[in-house]
Amino acid sequence: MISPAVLHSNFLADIGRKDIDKILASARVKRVKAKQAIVTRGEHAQYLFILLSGRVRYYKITRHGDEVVFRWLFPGDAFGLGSLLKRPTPYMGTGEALRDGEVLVWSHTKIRALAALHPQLSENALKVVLQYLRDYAKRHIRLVTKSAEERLADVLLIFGHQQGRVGGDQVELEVTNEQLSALADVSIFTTSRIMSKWAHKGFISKERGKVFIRVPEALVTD
Amino acid sequence: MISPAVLHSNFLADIGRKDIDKILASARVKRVKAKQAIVTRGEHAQYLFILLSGRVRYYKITRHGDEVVFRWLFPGDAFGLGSLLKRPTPYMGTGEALRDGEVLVWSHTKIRALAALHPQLSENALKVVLQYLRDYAKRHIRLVTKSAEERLADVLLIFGHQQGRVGGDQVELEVTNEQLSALADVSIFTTSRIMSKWAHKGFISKERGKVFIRVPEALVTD
DNA sequence: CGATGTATTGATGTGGATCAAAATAAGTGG
DNA sequence: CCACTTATTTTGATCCACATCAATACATCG
Repeated sequence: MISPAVLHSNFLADIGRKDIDKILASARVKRVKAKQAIVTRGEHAQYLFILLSGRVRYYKITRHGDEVVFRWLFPGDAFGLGSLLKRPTPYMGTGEALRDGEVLVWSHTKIRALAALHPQLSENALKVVLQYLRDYAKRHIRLVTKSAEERLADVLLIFGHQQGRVGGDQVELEVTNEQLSALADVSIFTTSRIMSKWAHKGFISKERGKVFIRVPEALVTD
Repeated sequence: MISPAVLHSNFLADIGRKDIDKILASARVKRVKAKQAIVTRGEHAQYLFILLSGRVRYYKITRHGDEVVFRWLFPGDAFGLGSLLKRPTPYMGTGEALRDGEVLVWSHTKIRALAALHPQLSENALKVVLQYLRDYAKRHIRLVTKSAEERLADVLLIFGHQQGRVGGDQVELEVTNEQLSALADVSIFTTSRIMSKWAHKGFISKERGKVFIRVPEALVTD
């Protein structure tokens, strides 16, 4: 049984079903538990991953103890792409599971062999990294041109687009204020205040560890 | 006569001299004049480039008129890598020559054919984009964890490392305060004040459009 | 029911942006 | 070579968005 998430993975785009099956056959499925580190910053990139289920937070702790979150990964997202290189680069951050889940794993050797066999994989790797780069450029622009409130709104909408479950006319996000604040580069205090304001206005509603977006339009800033 | 810059290009790393010659043979050399846009944001990525000489500023203007600089490119740097994809992505920014210079140009079709012939090119493309991504992650960390002064110091040192000509015991950078301020995400006013302070302390000296780093160690913050 | 993670709310402080103005330097064309 | 425009830099005064600090409340859970 193949998870639907993996079939829509960018890393496996434009590859025939038969080839996908072969590629998946040489992967190992690994269960990961919440809070477990899947890859660790600096370590030699020995494996390539596709997230099957769960959520991964990719982050780094600076020498001064500040934690900076690069991005969240959702089912279908590939990471550890440096492992595709002949001489793998070190992982640029630590990838930690936010909840129990599963990843597909290929060793450096295996994924290299597969890429040689299916050039589309190399092409997809480039496409994925370019997308990550674009995402980062957008985040940078957001950071230097938008206010804390606007950034938070953007993050909520992006997040909803990536993982939101639509129920009725609303989107439910499983995320804490603290996690949102890290993605928007806003302090948890300012985040709390803004979220409260929005809840009061009826744009969102909140539970501990959850946000329901009720009026997405109200969060569009641009 | 082959420019030495191109031989050290990351995009051509680990390729034999003979193959490099063939690859270069199918490129076109294009002269670009200062202030000329080589690629324009949003346009279909039809060409891949390697900068031979000169300097390129890769930036975007937001809908509110703010200019955000993604990065500067130096001789040997490749850009327009989205053109390697079967269905090219649009250029994510505008690349503008900062002075007269030259670029190597390959069309989408040609570079795809070359990549098929020399898989190392695809590998290098991935490596280069991964490096750009790492650079962006670093910049992000700098932005959210360091002060304006520290960011400015970092940018000076990085810049010096990338393009500085060493003369005597000092490094000469051809860059205006305004350009530095854009790379460090600091206002031009704060930049001016900090530079003045450093000049006063003897860490650097200044001319219009130039910076001489005299005591690099004094700028190391970490 | 302590313990631990999450959220709220007020008070306080400040880094650095923004605004305003002018000085300096470098072209440019007559 | 001068008058004039245009780019770069400087310097002071002002302001505020947001971080930081401090305290409390609430929820969850073993």
